[in-house]
Amino acid sequence: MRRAHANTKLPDRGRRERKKLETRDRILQAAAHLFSDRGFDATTVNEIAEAADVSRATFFNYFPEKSRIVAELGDRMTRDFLAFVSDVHRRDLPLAEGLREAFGHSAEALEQRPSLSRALLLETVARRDLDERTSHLARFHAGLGELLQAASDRGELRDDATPTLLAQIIGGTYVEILLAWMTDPELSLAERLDEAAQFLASTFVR
Amino acid sequence: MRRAHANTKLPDRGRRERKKLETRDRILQAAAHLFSDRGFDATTVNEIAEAADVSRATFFNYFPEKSRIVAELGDRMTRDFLAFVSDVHRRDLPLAEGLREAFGHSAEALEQRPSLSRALLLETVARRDLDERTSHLARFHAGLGELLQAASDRGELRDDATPTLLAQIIGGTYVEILLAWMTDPELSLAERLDEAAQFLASTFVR
DNA sequence: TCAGAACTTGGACTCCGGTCCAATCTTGAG
DNA sequence: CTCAAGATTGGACCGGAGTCCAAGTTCTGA
Repeated sequence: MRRAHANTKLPDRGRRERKKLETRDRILQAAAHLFSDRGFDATTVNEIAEAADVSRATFFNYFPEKSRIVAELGDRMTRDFLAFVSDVHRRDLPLAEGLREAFGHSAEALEQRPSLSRALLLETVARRDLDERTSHLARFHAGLGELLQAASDRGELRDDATPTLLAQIIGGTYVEILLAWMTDPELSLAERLDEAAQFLASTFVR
Repeated sequence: MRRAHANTKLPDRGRRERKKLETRDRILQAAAHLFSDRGFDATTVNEIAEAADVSRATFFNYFPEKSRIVAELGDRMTRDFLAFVSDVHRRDLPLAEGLREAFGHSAEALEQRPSLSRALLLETVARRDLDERTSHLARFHAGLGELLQAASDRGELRDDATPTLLAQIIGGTYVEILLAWMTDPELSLAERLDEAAQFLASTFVR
């Protein structure tokens, strides 16, 4: 069965497009493994290309800079987090619950693949490129903003705190705990985050 | 008048030592200016050496890596901050006052030389090198810890929060506000920090 | 089936951070 | 004044990121 002769441009040109996605993904996965083994700096583009079974030139075709890879991986994490937050939001939980669930979800994802997470966090949370860092941050904050706005609409919050400040407090604390976990993977990320979520929520509620 | 013929080794061997310090400082200053103009990555070691009027080789004599410069500059900022905190501590102010003063002092220092501060913050607060990032963090937290401990001793704090968590909340919020300021230098750092300090202190007090 | 578009590849090239070293200049001390 | 220890220098060298391009391969649409 042939595709209808649409004169509308097909965004998916079949096998071609599919292969591109596959290749892109292979590179990402290969890089993720290498980064989590040896770290970002100690992994060369050649090695990534090798592991993904493409040429160096092709690598740069997909990712104009090595660091774009890590940006993309970080993006995926953030997307996942935001999707979860949206879900929490939809369920209209009290702030305390919502925050705990969101943090808990995040902790779970991070603890699943600690070494990869650590590599990623170093390159996203502690990312040196300011623009990426903040666009990332902005999306994260937007997610938190949803929760806070909802809580505010329900009249849960103290009046003396702006949503912006609250988002900064929550976001900052989150990052700080992640950093602590990175340096001492012994301590349970989930516990720390949960403790923080509870405490924070309790201080914001009127 | 000659120096006594001490067989104890003199740590300061006169002009030699002094010149070294001067050179070190010249390099630091030159780098600071260049970083704040063009950013860290866009500044080459050659340019720094040139501006400091030393050879490339000498540069590497003083700073084995380009990034060590920024670490040192960051260190100086932190030292200054900690000294101030110690002072606050000595005056035994209530937490709210102490925090506001400390944040205020910091804001002042940062806003004095915004472009340099931004360059520095990118490389220290948002530093990619985990070890440096956290040793830095640790000292910062130690400083906050002083304040918190004192407040705790005076019985000012809620009992349900550990000092560690409080330090993480305060530190995280601080960093987050700095980042916001970096992306939008229009907004007043001092105001934001002050607002945050007041709010945070008020939530921690029993 | 086939032409052309889209993708891949190897290889040459530039730039920068970082290392090494032998030659030279500066300084402290007898 | 002398000279050895210490500091500075230029220049050669390496490895990795990123650019460019011409030639080869794979896919699509007709």
